[in-house]
Amino acid sequence: MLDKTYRPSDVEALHYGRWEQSGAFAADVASAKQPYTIMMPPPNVTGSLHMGHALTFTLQDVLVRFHRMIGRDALWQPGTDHAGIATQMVVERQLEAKGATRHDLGRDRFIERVWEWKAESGGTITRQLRRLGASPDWQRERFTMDDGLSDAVRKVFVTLHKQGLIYRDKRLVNWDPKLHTAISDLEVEQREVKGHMWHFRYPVEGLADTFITVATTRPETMLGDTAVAVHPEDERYTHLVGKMVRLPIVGRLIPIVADEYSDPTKGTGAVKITPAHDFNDFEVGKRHGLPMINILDRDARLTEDVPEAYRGLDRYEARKKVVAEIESLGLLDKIDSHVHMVPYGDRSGVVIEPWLTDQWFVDAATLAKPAVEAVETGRTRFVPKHWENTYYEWMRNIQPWCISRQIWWGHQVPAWYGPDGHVFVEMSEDEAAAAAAAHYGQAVALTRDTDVLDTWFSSALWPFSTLGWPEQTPELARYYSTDVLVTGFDIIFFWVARMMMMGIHFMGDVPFRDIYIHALVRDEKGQKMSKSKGNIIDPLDLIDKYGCDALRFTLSALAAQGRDIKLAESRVEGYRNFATKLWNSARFCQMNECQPVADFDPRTVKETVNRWIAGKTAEVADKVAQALSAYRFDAAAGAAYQFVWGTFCDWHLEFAKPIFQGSDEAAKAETRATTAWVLDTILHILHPFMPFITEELWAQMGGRSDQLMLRPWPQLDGLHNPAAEQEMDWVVRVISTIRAVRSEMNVPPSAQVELMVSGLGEQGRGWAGTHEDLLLRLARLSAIESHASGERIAQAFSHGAVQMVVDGATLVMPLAGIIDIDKERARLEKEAARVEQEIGKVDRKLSNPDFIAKAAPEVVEENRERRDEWLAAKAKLDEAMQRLSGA
RNA sequence: GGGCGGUUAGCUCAGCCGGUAGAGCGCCUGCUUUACACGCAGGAUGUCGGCGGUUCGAACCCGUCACCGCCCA
Repeated sequence: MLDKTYRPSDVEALHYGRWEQSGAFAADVASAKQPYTIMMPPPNVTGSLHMGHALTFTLQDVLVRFHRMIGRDALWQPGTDHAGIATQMVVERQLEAKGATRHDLGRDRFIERVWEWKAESGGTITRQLRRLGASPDWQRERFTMDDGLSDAVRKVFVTLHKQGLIYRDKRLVNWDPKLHTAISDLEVEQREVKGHMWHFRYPVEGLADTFITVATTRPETMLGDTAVAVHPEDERYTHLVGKMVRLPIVGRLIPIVADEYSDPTKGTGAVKITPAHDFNDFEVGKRHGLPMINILDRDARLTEDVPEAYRGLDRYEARKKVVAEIESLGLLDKIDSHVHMVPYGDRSGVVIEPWLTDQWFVDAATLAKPAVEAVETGRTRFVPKHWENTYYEWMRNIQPWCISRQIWWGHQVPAWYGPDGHVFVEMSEDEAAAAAAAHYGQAVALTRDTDVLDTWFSSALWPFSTLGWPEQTPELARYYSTDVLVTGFDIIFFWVARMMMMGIHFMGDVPFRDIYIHALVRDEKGQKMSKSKGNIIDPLDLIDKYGCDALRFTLSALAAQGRDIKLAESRVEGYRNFATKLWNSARFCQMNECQPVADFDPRTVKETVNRWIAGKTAEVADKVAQALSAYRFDAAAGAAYQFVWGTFCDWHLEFAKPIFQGSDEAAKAETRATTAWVLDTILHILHPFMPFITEELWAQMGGRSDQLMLRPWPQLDGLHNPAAEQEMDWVVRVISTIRAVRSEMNVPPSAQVELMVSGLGEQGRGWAGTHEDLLLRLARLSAIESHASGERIAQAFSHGAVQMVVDGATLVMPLAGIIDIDKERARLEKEAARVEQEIGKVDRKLSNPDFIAKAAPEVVEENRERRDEWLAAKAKLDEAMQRLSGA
């Protein structure tokens, strides 16, 4: 016998262990089934499970489990990425605690240390994924630094280099002066900062008392100025273009150039140009052939290329000093408060410097073209569709992708330099040596490029590198391209776009046919969860408190397309209650001997109740499947919830009670079998969302040893039964009406009352007869007279009675001594008023000739029928009120 | 400045192809009805953001404005 409540912690680990050990998660490359593939977005190996993970992996698991059940060979490919900067920082912090730096260890030892760290601590998130019930093929788990995946990285690098799509260039990059590495545009966070706008007067050479005033938010960069720019059509400055300015403090002569970059409406209309330290100025500098003076070093301290007093100063110290000196020179025009955007490194949190260095770049613009086309032509489809705009926007304005990083943890760039700096990009040192020997005509010593590649470079290959590429494996042939990528919009740029580019370029086909973009999980007030706000909800806490299934169901039910998820704990509690409800319904089945019957065929049941619930069951199985196929997780969860609680528990089990307690053994047996079958079907339908409780009930209910998770999705054709539905709907209507009136008239639930019915057709009388036990019990009646004479009703009335109208029939409930005539009249009047309002609405439509002429005929007909029904109800209510007056 | 999304019950949100406005939570009333109080039964609550348009008919389509949120510059 089941316990009174479901205790998740008792069974979750048990079932998970069984699934995993039995190989239930495994894909089968030799299978005859159609494959279904999802690439798990690899979480950072440093990561631990947060709510965003819980959502994305729940949705992926729901899809994977569902597709397994509908007969697909599902591959959910798991793994983690090496998170270059983040991981290196973790290990460096450990060293720092011991007073050491990575330089003390040296590169090789340091990398060993990182691997050691990974072996000890890198499995956190995959362990946590197991607690979430995730069912990826763990045997195939990959890591972006695995040998195979590293081969893929080298192969891609070498190939793209030979194709001219990867190149080395001296450009401005985003330099992180704390981490001492370049980072990509995407790793830079623009933050709004309250700063100042300093206005400096630069003296124009050769014109006494003539100054040109420039405005800047970064005074210290003036030490590297190589020009002043004005707009070509700005008449205020036309006469100065071509003249020189004597740069204060430095003393350098720099030109005044005309360039459209300068905005005449902003500031003074003249801008200082520092080509080595600003992206826009860099472009201006290139257009005018200006020198680029690098005044900052890797720590963002001033270099030797500035006046002596400034050398070695930190950028902010230098700023103060520059402003002070300009002021003392009488060249400070004014200082305005100014709010502007400042770039910060998302990992280090320090202000990023545009810095001129040699880096490796990917020609992203070229790779982006076919990737854009793939979405335009629908080969890859975004769900919801509007996210394709975000994708297009980024892809059509894409910049060269800086892929080199000046850190140690990651894939080292496969490039070797000869003595003269000539570069050899090859798969291995041997191949590079061979290439160098051929180039120089003799063997030479080579030095390898010390940079490593951006982590996203290897992640971009994930959909095929995990399947064995560059080897032509059976997995690669079978599972590429994948069915769907499930992810958040925040990494459309980082990852989705790059996988599209690499997948198409190297595999000749898109990496995924659908891209389902889900929402962000926020707190219940709609705030983004963050450590600093302290509003983080830990999914593992929720699992401990309410069970994994409750959390999964909550996230699924809230995953409406195109909307963020505001997660309130009360929702999780509510779905925990749902799990308990399901549990108790199973307990009820158990108590009433509803044993699954082998080869039970729901098409053969005879009782209306059973034909009805069979039809409803088929309907919900179909609804859930349809919704999941369309990524409507909320609709799928909602339909299942509604059916289990609102139909199965609230009605079917209640209908079954009188049968179970009755004497019709055939009906009893059939209802038991049907009820057991419905419960089984429910377990199947809920399994993708609530794998644990369903697996547990599956095991407990039939003494079966097979695993629910590997069973087929219910295929229920030919069960739709409109006649049974009409009949049971009527029963529900009668019961609900009586219950409502009893409640309103304050008839105590314990009081059993007689019911007299008049105006019931032959069909209705048949129904009333068939379901008499049911009506008696659920409406708490003592007897039903389904063909009451006017006399009987009049007699009942003389003692006080309440009247109800259901369809065309009048229900009379004698309530001698209880009935309050005034209250009853008020109730009937209110009801009549509501009905009249409805009649009015329909009348207005039907009296409109345009409606009759133009609306769809079936709509007109529907309104006519509706009007007739309301009119009949109104007539009955009028009669009832008359009777009441006469009573 | 450009783009995207949102505005429906007290709260959180559904609402498909335009045709009777819904759910969960909360609230109120009653209930030891032998599966379940993590429950049962019943109930109240709406200017579908404003304005204009298309239409026989608009929460839904179009235009416009307002406010909120996000992304990009």
